[in-house]
Amino acid sequence: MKILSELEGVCLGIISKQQPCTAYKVRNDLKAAPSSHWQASAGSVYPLLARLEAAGLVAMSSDKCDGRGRKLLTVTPKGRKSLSKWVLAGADETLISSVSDPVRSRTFFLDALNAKQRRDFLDRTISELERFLQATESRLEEVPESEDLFGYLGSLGAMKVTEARLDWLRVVRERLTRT
Amino acid sequence: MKILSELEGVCLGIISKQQPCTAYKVRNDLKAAPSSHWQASAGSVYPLLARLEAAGLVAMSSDKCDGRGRKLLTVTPKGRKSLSKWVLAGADETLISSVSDPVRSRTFFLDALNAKQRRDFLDRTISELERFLQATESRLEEVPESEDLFGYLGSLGAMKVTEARLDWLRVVRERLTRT
DNA sequence: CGATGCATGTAAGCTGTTACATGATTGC
DNA sequence: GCAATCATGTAACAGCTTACATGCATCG
Repeated sequence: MKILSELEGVCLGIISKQQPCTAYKVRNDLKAAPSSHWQASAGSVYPLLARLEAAGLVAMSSDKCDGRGRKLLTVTPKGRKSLSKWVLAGADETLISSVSDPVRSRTFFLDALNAKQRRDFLDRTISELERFLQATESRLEEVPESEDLFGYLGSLGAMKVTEARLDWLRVVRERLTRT
Repeated sequence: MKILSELEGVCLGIISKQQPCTAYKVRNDLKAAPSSHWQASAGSVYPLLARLEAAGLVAMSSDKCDGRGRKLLTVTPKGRKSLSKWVLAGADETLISSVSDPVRSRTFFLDALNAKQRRDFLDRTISELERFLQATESRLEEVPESEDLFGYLGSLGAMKVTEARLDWLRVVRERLTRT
C-alpha cells in the first residue's frame, strides 16, 4: 500500500478517533474542520472509503439494528499502521512548504486592481478573517484540552495562523494607505 | 467566462507581471513560489495556458527570432478583467477559510503515534520549518520592497505565517514533553 | 561533443466536484 | 403528516500528476 493522500489520511484519522462511525459522520466532521479546504462531498468520501476498505485499512460492518442500512466503520491494524506512516510523512520538506492560502496568492497580484478596489478587497478580507478568527476561537473553547488534547492543539494552530494572517493583512492595508 | 481556478489565476497573474514571457518561465516562477502547493508540472501548465488562450484571456505569439519555436504570452484586456475578478473573489468567506496545512492536519491525529515517534515527528518538523523560514526570509531580502511591492508583501505574509506555525509547533512540543 | 538548461507538449490514470437520486427516521 | 436530518450512493466531467517524448542552445 502506497502512502495515503491528504484526504485519505484525514478520513482514516477521523474514523480512528470516532470509531465505530458512519461515512456520514466522517463527512460532517470534515465539514466542521477549521479549514474548508475539503468540501467532503459525497462523491469523494464514499468512493474514498470504498478504496480504504478494498485496501484493508478499514472494516465496514452493516449495522443490523438500523433499518436505514447504515454501515459502521472501524480501523484495522493495517489501517493503524498506514495512519501512523501518513502522519510521519508530514515532516517531509515538500509537505511542510505546501500550505496554500488563496488570499496570499492574490496579494501577489494586487496591482491588477485599482486603488479603490484594493482598499475594498482588504477591508472585506480583514472583516471576514476577523469573523473566521472568532469562530476558530469559540471552537477552541468548546473542545476542552483535557478531552481531546490533539484536537485542541490542532485547533490552537488554526487560531495562531489565522491571527498571523490577520496581523499581516493589517500591515498590508496600512502600508498601502500610507502611499 | 466563469471564475478562474486558483492555479489559473496565479498563472494569469504571473504572465501579467512578466509579460511577454514563455510558458516555461511561468512554470519556473511557480516552482520558485514560497508555497510548493502547486508543482507546476508541464502536464498541468501547458493545457491550462491553452485553455486561457481559447477563452481569449491570453494571447500567444510565436517568436520568430527564436529557433526553438518558443511562444510569447501576453494578457489581453479581457484577461485583465478576469484577473481582477479572480483577485476580488479572494475576499469570499469560503476561500478565506480554505488554507490547508498538512502538518496541522496531522497534528489532529498525533495519537496514532507513540511517544517516541511523536517527539521525532515534532523535532524533524520543527527543524524543517526553521530551514524553510530562513529560505523565506532570504527571498524577502532578495526582492526589494521598492521594485515589486506586492510581491514583497506576499512574501512577507508567507514569512509571518511560517513564524506562527513554528511558534505553535514549539508550544505543541513543550506541551507534550511536560506530561 | 556532451551535459545542462531552455522550451514544448502528450497520454494514462487517479482524484475530486457537481449534480442527481433514493430512502429511513425523528421531532414538531 | 411533513420537514429536517440521517444515510448512502452514482454518473459525468474537469483538473492535476506522473511519466514519457522531443529538440534547440549554450557553455566548457
